Amino acid sequence: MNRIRVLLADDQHLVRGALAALLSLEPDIEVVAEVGRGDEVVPAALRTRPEVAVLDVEMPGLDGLAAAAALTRELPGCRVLIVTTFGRAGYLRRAMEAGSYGFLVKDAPAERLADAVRRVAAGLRVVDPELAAATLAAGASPLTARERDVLVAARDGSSAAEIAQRLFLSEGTVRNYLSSAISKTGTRNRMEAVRVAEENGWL
Amino acid sequence: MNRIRVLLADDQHLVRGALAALLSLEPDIEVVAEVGRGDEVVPAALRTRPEVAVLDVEMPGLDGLAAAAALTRELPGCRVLIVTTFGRAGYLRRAMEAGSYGFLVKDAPAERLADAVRRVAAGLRVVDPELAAATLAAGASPLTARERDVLVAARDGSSAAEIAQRLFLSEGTVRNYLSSAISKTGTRNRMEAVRVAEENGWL
DNA sequence: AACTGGCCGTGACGTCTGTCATGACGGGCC
DNA sequence: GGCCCGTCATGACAGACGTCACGGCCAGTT
Repeated sequence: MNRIRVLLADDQHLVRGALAALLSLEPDIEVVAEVGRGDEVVPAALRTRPEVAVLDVEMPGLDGLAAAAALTRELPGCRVLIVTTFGRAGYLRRAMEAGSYGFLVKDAPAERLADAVRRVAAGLRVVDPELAAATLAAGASPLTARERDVLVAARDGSSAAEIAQRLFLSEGTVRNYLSSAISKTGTRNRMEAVRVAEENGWL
Repeated sequence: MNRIRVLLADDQHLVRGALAALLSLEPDIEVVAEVGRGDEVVPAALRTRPEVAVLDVEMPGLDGLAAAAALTRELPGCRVLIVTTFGRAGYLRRAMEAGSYGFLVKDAPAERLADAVRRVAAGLRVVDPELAAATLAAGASPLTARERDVLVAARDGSSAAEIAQRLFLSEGTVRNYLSSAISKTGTRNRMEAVRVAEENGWL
């Protein structure tokens, strides 16, 4: 019986190695590649031809969701399992839109990882049911593209004037977008709006 | 030869299990306890008598640094190795003040973990030299206790009035503390001040 | 005893923020 | 063709924010 070939992507070297050790304990699983950046996923996959790619969301270069989209486009035979620290509703949504087969939160029991890999390899979907419910409840992002841009630019504490300069907008326009983002997130200032939007994976 | 007894604490179950798998690959290391909360560290250690405790910083109940302090007080024979996602200067400082023997960042190479455990077990100190330099450069927190409190309260986007109410202060006093925290962090508003203080581990 | 530094407060000042009304332009939709 | 919606802008306003000067209180130095 052939072992399941797995590619592993996580920016934290220690965690990546540990996950590899965990998966390698399983007799029917083989880790054929390990990468630490999102933009290394596709090249490594083309080289090693894994059946399953286990991707973290937070990675330098390219995030795991974008890497998932690129991978399913370039190598449709390889199925994606997203593994992430944050059970954010928007992440799951984007992961599914990117053609992923599974979505696992990092505080799931350790035994579940190998299980998830097997199911994904078999073409089954793996999703934490609780998280799926939260995603449906949260719905899609209510923000427009520009409102999102402005919130992203506001994340580091920039003033409206600085954001305006960076996005080539007038200061008043920036304030307008911030205002509508604040009302859509049901918050009372930009700081809360950024926090809520981040927690929902809207940024 | 006796194997090194290790206690493992990390709130992310999957990561914890993976680290356990990684350490268990070493013939001279034995994981005798796994916990997911900071306040479970001491009880588990008293039960299982490990020689080394590998603690994550971010944990519910009690953070890893506080757990380290409690552990070295209750069970001085057990040495602490802090393992964390964030290489923040203030973390290292607090870890050392709590009596830890080692400090490892999670994107260190996987091989280094077992090595660090062995060194710590032998009574040697293990610190990323680059991080140590950054800590010395950054120095101790310039914030007073109250400035810190106010910044913590401001983290979620609360207004000055709300912070004042929560901390039983006048609104003007809150603005004064925020102002001095802003000037000490070299920033230009509370949002940047919170960000900088967080990055340096001052909160 | 004088000094320093943290804590807490007040009042005043100018600037930044958040909101609202209003308008122009373009693209999609029935 | 109208209609809605997203984009971009302006002007005005109240309220929040950040700064400064100033005071009183207490604990610990020197």
